[in-house]
Amino acid sequence: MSRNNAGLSAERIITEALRIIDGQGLRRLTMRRLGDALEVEAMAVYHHFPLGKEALFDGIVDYITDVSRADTPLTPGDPSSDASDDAGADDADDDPADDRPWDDRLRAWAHDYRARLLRHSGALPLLINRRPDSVAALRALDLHYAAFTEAGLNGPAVVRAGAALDAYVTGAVVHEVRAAGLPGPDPAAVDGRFPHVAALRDVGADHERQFREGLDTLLAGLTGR
Amino acid sequence: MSRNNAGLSAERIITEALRIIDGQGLRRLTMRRLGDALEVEAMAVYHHFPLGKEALFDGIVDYITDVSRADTPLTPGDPSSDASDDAGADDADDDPADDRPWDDRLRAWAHDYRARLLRHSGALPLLINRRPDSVAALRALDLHYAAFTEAGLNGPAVVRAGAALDAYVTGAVVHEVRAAGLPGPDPAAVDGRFPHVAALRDVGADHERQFREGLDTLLAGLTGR
DNA sequence: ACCTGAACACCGTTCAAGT
DNA sequence: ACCTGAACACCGTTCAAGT
Repeated sequence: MSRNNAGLSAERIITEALRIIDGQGLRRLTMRRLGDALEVEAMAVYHHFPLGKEALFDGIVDYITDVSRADTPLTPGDPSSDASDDAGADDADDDPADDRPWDDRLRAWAHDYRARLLRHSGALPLLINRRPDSVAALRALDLHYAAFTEAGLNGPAVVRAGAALDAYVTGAVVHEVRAAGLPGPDPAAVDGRFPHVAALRDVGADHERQFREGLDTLLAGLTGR
Repeated sequence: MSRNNAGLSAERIITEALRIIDGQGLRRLTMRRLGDALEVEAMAVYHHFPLGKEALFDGIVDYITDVSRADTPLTPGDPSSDASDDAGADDADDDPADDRPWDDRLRAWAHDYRARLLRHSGALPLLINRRPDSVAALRALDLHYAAFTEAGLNGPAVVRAGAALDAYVTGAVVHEVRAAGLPGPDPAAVDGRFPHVAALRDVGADHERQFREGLDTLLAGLTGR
């Protein structure tokens, strides 16, 4: 057995990095730990990401952003090193020329994207200060612009609508993730000072449903009602 | 001159940490660098934040979240060590019982909060996975719930409206910060593949105006129209 | 081309010690 | 109570070397 040529690839590295983020959190994603998980020396990663960890982060964000790529949820039992997923990667359906109405296309994107952000919510901090100029991001933006144009909007209104849609999904996910910790016993300080919060403390929230309804309202509001 | 008792305080530490974040970025905020900026040994910070850097991050997020506290923009010229801001800190106006109509109160909060997030956009990644259960966050939530109740909403609708408002501001800011890098020469890959993006590439965006209009639309949509 | 192993500068945090 | 200084385990990254 040669100790070289461990079958590393950018795809496999990103997938493993995401598994660590999902399972242990972003702070625990370390080049050395990532190497261990890939059964390789940490420095081997630099051969596929010469610009280092920041470039790896870019790759991770791209991976999550790319709705055309199948996403791997956190697998509890790990079949590990037996790499049966070698060829896989850029099978992007090759654009089957989606013929659904514009609003269905936008809804489908929004729900897919939300699901991916929630599944990898530990990577959310990475998303924030990375510019959305990857191919995956541009593909999504083009999809949005095409749909809103089809809906009858003109130039600046299309751009505004695209911005609003992106902001909506991101904002909803961030809110949901932040609130996720709260249902516990008590926010500690709900004494007499915050009566309205105390009164509404046990009102459950159906995030899924709220997202869907909010999205419908937004789309209606953006394209004349 | 005693080298002890350097006049350190949680407030001063947080302020200095924010200055580093705003000026150099979150990654450059280091306990040692923070110590240097405070003209103190790095380990002195641990006396005010015994739980370490994570607790400091909590403090930073609280500071930004607390709209009732005056915010310090990034000062170019630095009057430095001459601490003339000793007493300052928890002067929160002591609740002057805001008597403006509910929507004006919400608009004021939203614009203030947005401005703070934009001013300290480098700290946005910290906001994301911290639970909004600080006193400052609960005060804001109580303000929202009170306003929406005054607007005529009932139980679950109030909670939904509060969630939507928070998500809106966060989402808008994150979108704006992400897009901030883009107006440059070219997103690199606007060849023939993304015709709609290419066509709308030079449509400028007035974020301030768009935020205001979107907020108005949201408030109208949330409270019967 | 792909990976290893030692090395370097730096990091968060602990702890005993000073005043 | 408040801060220092040395120490420890760990980190990202470089570089020469192996195959």
